[in-house]
Amino acid sequence: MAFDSAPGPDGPRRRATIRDVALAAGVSTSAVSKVLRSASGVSPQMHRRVSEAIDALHYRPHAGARGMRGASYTVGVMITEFSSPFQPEVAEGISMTLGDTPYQEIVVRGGTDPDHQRRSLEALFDRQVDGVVVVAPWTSQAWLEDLGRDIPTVVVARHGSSRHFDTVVSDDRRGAQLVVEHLAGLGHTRIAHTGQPSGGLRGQHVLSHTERQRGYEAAMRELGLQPDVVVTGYTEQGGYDAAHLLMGRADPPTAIFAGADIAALGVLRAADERGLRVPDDLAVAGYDDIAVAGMSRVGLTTVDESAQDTGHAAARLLIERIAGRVEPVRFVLSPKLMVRSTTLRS
Amino acid sequence: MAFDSAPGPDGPRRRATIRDVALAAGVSTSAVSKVLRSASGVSPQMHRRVSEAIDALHYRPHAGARGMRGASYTVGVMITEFSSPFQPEVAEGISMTLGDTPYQEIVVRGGTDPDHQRRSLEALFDRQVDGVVVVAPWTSQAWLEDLGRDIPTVVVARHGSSRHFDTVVSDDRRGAQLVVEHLAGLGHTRIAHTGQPSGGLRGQHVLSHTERQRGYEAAMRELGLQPDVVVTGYTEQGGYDAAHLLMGRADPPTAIFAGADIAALGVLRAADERGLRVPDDLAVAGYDDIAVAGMSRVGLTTVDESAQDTGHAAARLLIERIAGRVEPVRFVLSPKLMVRSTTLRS
DNA sequence: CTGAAAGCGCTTACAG
DNA sequence: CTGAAAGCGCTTACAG
Repeated sequence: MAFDSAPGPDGPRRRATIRDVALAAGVSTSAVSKVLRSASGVSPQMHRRVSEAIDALHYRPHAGARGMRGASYTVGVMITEFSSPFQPEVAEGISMTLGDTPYQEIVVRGGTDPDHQRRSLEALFDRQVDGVVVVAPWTSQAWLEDLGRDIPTVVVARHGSSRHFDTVVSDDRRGAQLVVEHLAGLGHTRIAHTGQPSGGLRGQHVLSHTERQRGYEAAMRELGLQPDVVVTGYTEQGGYDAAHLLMGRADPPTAIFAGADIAALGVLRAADERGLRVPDDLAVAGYDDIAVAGMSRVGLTTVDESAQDTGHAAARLLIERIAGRVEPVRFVLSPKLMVRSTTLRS
Repeated sequence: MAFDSAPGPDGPRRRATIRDVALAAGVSTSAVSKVLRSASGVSPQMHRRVSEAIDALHYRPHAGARGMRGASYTVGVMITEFSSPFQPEVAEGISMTLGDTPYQEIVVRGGTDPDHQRRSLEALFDRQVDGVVVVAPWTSQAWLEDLGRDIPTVVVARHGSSRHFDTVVSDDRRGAQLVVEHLAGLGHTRIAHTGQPSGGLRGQHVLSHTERQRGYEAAMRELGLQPDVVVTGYTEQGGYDAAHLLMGRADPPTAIFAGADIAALGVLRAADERGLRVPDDLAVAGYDDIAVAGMSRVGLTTVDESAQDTGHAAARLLIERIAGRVEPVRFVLSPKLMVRSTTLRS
C-alpha cells in the first residue's frame, strides 16, 4: 500500500496520519495541513521539511476526514448504466480531464428509475463529494434545482434552462434535422423515426431523445413530409420491435431513422431477418456514433455528438462551479453527420 | 435533496445531523447511532421514536464521518476503462448484487499503467472504502498481497493463488482449448492466435490474456499442430494489425483465434479489406462474448465468460470478507463456446 | 436498555 | 510565518 508502518507479520498496518507527519517533521499539524492544501503562509524550509516527512512516511490524507471540514477533492458522476455504449464514454472524458487536477472522480450507477437515480445521487452526497455530474436524469426539474443549490452540479444531456446548475447538451434538434435532410436528399419520402418514452418530462426540460424526436418532426414538416414515429425505447430490442412493426405495414417506410445507434442495430437485425437489403430496400440511420457504428460490417450512418468532448466540458464547468461561479452556463455541442453504408450504397 | 432545513431563499440548506435527530426524538446521539447500525440493545419504542425523527428530518448519515470510526458502507471498484465492452459489465454485476445490501459501489478508472492503477486504488483507499474489487490489475503480486492485508480485496481476471485476497477468474485455458478444438474439428490446421503483452507478469500470477495464449498453445500441441502467435494487443487496431501481418504471409492461416472479441472485430475489418470471405477464406473466433458479437451482421464465434456472473461472485465474496472471512477463496467460472457464423457457414 | 465522554483525522479561525 | 484549540459528524467503549 501507500504506507509502511508497524508491519505486523500478517495483519493490517496502521496508516500514517497528519499527526505522524507533524511529529516526524517537528512541526504542528496545522502547518502540515497548510502544506497539504498548498495554502499561503508557509516558509520554504517549512514546506521542505513537511514534504520530506510526507514522502518518508508515504502519508496520504484521509478524504473522509478532510471532507468533514473542507473539500474532499472528489467529484461524483452518475450514469444510468455502466454497460451501455454511450454514457461510459462521457465518464471517460471526465476522468481524463480530471487527471490534471487534484480531483478524483467516483462513478455510480443510477439506472433509469427516477427513485433509484435519486438514491444514487444521495449516496454520492453522503460521501461528501465536492460536486456532481449527472448524466441523463429522469427526475423533476425542481429536484435538480434543489440539488444544484446544495452542491455544485452539472447536468448532461438534458435540455432547457436552469438557475442552479450548468448544462452540457448536444444540439439534438439540429442533429435530427441533419439526418432527415440527408435521407430526403437521397429521395426518401417515407422516413420513420423510432423514439423513446419521454419519461414524464415535458416542456423545455426534456432529455436528448425527446429533442431528437421534435427535431425529426419539425424537419419532416419543413420538407412537406408526414412524420411517422414509433415509440419503443432506446434498446436493441426496441429498435427491432419498431422495425418489424413498421415494415409489416401495407405501405412501409423506405428509411428508418432510429433515435439511438443501439436501436438502429435492432433495426438492422430486423431488416436482415426480413431479407431486406440495406440500403437498397431500407435505409437506416442512428444517433450517437458509438464504436460499433464505424465497424466495416455495420457501417451505420449516424450523428456524432462526441461523448469525450461532452465529458471534458462537463468536468471543466464543474471545476469552475466548485471554484465559486454561480451563474448557470449552458454549453451546446454541435452534432456532425457521419454518412456510411446503411444509407449510401457504395 | 434528501433533507429540508433552514431553506434560505437561494443558498444551500444545512444538512440534518445525528444531533438534530437526537434532539427531535429526545434521546442521545448514541441511541440514534445504534438504531442506524441496527445494533442490539434498543427498546422497540426507542427504535420507533428515532425512526420517526429520521424520516421527519430526511436524515441521512454522513459516510465520511462514519468511516472515521466504523464502516463507510462503500465498496470501491477499479476497472481499466469505463468505455470498454467487457469490464463495465462486471461493474454492472457488482452493482446489481450490492443493490440488496447496505453497501454502495463507487467505480474508478485505473487505466492500464500499473502506476496509474495504484494511484486509483489509493484514491479509493483514501475514501475509506470497506473493501475493493480490482479488475485486471497489472501490478506485482506483492503489492496486491499488501493491499489485501490492509483491506478486504477481491481480484478479478487474474490467475494464481493468493494469501490475502479472493480471486474470481474464468477458466481461460479451457476456453481457449474449446476454441482450438472447434476450429480443428472443422478441418483447420493453420490456426493463428492474436495475443497481448504479458505486462511483465509471469508464472502463475498472470492476467486472463496470458492464460488464453497458454491454453491455445497447449491445445495446438496436443493436436499435433504448430502454435502461431502474434502479440499485438487486445484492441480493434491490434487485431487489425495482426490479421494483416498474418494474411500477408506466403502461407497464411485459415483461421484466426483472437484473444478478445474487440481484437476479433479488427481481424474482421482486415479480412473485409483484403476481400476475404468469412468463414470460407478465413474463419475468425474471439473471446468474451461482448454484446456486438451476437449481432446478426457480426455473428462472431466466441467464448462466453459471463461478465455479470463474474461481478456477482466478486460482490458476494467481498461481502463475506468484509464480514470477517480471512481464508482466501478462488472462484472459477466455466467458459462456454458460442458458435456463430464467422466459423460456421450457414 | 440508555447516555455522557472520548476520539477518529482532518481544517479552520484565531492568537502569538 | 507558526501553533494551540475547537469542531466537523459520527461510533465506540464504558458507566449507570
